[in-house]
Amino acid sequence: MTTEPSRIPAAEPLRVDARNNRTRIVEAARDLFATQGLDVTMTDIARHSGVGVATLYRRFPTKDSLVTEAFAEQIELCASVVADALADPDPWRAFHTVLEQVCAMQAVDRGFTGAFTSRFPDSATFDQLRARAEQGFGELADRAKASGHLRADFTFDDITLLLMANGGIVADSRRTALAASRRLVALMLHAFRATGAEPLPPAPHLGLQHVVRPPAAH
Amino acid sequence: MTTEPSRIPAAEPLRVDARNNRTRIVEAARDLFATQGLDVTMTDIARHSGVGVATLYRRFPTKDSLVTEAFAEQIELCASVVADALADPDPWRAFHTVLEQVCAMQAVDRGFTGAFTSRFPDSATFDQLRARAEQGFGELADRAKASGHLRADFTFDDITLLLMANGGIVADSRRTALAASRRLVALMLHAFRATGAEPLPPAPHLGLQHVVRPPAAH
DNA sequence: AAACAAGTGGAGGAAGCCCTCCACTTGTTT
DNA sequence: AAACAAGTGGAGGGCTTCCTCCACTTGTTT
Repeated sequence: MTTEPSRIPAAEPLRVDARNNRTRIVEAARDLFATQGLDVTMTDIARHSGVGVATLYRRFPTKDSLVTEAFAEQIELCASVVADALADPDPWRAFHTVLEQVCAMQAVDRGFTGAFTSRFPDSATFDQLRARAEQGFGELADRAKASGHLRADFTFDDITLLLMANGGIVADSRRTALAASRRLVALMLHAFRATGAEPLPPAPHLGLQHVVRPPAAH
Repeated sequence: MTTEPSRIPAAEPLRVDARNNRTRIVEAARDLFATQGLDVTMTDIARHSGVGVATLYRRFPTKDSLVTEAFAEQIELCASVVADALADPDPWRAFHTVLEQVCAMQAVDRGFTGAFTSRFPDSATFDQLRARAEQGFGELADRAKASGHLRADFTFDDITLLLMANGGIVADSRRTALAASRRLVALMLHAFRATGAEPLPPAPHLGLQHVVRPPAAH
């Protein structure tokens, strides 16, 4: 019976200075995670937000919780990209648009992959949104296949494969990383098309949880 | 004027027990690097070789030097794969065989990418072999393009792109990782072929030094 | 404006990493 | 077999990381 319209955070009123600090912390975290990856130290984030570490820890009791909060927007954006695509009447356009957009997000944000693959025991929302995205990907692939645009031997794991591969792209400038990612996606989509395709080696049995870079998080 | 037939290591005679320990260390290191990546601790490597850390450090004054030694075989194998391909009269077969083999090596060994991208200030051999491999890749690509099998808008950076992408593949079993890598390479090679190719987005200007996973090494 | 809960910063604890030191053991040489 | 250099193991130094503690400050309430 909270008065809050959506979201969960409400909880406690929070003093105005505290609220400002919290905002600055999340902004700094997003910035640093995006440009340097999830390995930035808590001290660094604190310094960039102009607060002490204690303040940071008072608001986010663990680094994971900060990561979760920092990427909440991103995963919602992700989910909406999938939702939009599901509303698109053109199956092939929907399919390639989703992959292009998600891969672009991944390429531009160095923390993206790590954030989405590390475990977040506290955040059910996260897992839930991810599961829905996964389901949406499958649906889009099925439609594209049914429409004859996507090769018949395409499997869901090929999406995982592309996301893993795209996660391997790192460059020192965001622009370069994005360009590289775009080219990779274009090449892969070309290969995914149902043109006179020679047979592929059997699809590996993966699952979305494999989109993981072990040393990245934590 | 050493009596040693090839290699460099000779240097000091080394007592037999020490020689055995050294061998065991390198074997353990190779094993652990391959299965767990470059992040395994020196203590771990020492324990797995049945020696104390001091022994390890006496033989390899720094972790980097151990990595270098552990991957010496691999880079030579790499170089010979390139050399073999350069001797192949069929340009397309040479081209795809090289990429398949190198990517397979990378997929099977979790430390591979990190080892080849971190700096090894002491080992000129390493950089030299890498440079030669780079040159060989370029030559093979040129030949494949000249023969009309490789699309005209292919650039050297596309090789880098594939290696980065392939480096993103991680799975908990070696078999799975290899299967995934094989499929990725097959898809990419399909896209590289000179069949009625629609234009690609412009190639990113990379360079082989970008095949890097920042948090991996050291 | 007084009073108090809420908020704050920085020192430092616990753990993990690479690497060093040194008293002890062991292979090798004469 | 005696003597000695070479080799060894494990404690711990220095650093970095995440996170906690507590004396102090500040916004808010009556």
